[in-house]
Amino acid sequence: MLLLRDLPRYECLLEEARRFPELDPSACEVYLHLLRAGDEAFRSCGEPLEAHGISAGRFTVLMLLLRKRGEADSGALTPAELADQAGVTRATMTGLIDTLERDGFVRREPDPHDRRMTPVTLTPAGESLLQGVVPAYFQRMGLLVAPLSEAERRTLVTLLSKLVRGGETEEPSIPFTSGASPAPACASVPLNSPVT
Amino acid sequence: MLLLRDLPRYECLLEEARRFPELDPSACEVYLHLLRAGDEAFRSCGEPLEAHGISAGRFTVLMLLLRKRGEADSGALTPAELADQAGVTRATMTGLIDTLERDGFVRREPDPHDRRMTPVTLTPAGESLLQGVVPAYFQRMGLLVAPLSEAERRTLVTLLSKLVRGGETEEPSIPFTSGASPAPACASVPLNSPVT
DNA sequence: GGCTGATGGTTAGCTTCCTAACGTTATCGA
DNA sequence: TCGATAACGTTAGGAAGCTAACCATCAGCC
Repeated sequence: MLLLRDLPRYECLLEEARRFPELDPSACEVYLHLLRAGDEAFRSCGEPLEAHGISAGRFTVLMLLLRKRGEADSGALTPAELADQAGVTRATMTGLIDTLERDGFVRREPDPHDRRMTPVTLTPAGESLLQGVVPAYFQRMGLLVAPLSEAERRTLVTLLSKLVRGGETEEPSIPFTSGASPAPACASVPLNSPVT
Repeated sequence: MLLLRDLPRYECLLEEARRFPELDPSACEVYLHLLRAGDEAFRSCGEPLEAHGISAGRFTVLMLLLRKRGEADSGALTPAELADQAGVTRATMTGLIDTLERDGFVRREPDPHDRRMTPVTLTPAGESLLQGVVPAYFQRMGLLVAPLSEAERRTLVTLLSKLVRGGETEEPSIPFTSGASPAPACASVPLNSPVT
């Protein structure tokens, strides 16, 4: 991901707008701030991971397997499931699993019932790696958001949701209302990934 | 950049928090929404670029050169200047310029005064490429931010700035106040880049 | 004037993502 | 039952980042 080092000031945007009539200065300012903040957040929370010699992609895989272990007996996920939940292609997941298996953090064992599949499980080494990394990861996340009050956090989440939904006018999201959860399938463990 | 397909619900975060005491649910929710929105924005605005067969990195270089042309006679920037302003390393910039020159969008011509340098300029082909791409790019940007009112945009920018500044408590930023601009060196043309 | 150091650009090698194509295995319909 | 279809995982090749190392050139200091 590449990002301009310094964000343009509003006055500069106005100046550019004269040259490009399609440019909406306030939209552009939102866009640039969004990208910068996303990049900053991703980079910041990625640091503790890098310090332990693990990339964001590998961390995602390990976390998904850890969560699965808490749910099911086998604790296994197929590469296709992992790719789908992590948001990468199956080809990319093959590469991630390759290196994780080489380093001893996960294990592939063929499925006896369907020989097309090769479920993946977390090894003790992988689990102990997570034990060491996860606290620092979440602490960094808390530090990042620390400047915002709870009310500001709610506002920010609402605005970001509105942006992503693209004005579809669905349910107003009402996050942070713990009562009366519809409790459908929960998406997942908090993971990462960059703007980029 | 890889991102979980579906963001976790707040209730799920609370559940995860029980397993990881370091997890601050509201911080985590902000983090995930931020990454998702940044990714969405980058991807969305990148589409018009890809449609014209140009990547975000190359677009950045061309825009920087276009802006320079509007400022100085030569309209040239050195690879080091380009790398600095685009936020990539000089090695990466070498690769970008290589392909852009191969495709005829920029030209390298040695500096007669300092033979270490090889300033880069935009060719007519590069300029006409931009003519075709830029309107769609800015239109998409406007569409992305369309769901937000002007007041909401101000709020969002303020909150994102607060996050990035890390609570340094500098000037409250007051964007969108067009009067009395300090008018220092303007940063640049709006460009892109992902969370990633 | 000739080292020393700083600067500019490139190269080489690595990572992580992608798409496209492939071989294997399961499933389902005629 | 057997051929078509679909799904799983992998491989091959390419794009765009990065760091580290490398020469060429300039500037400054004895």
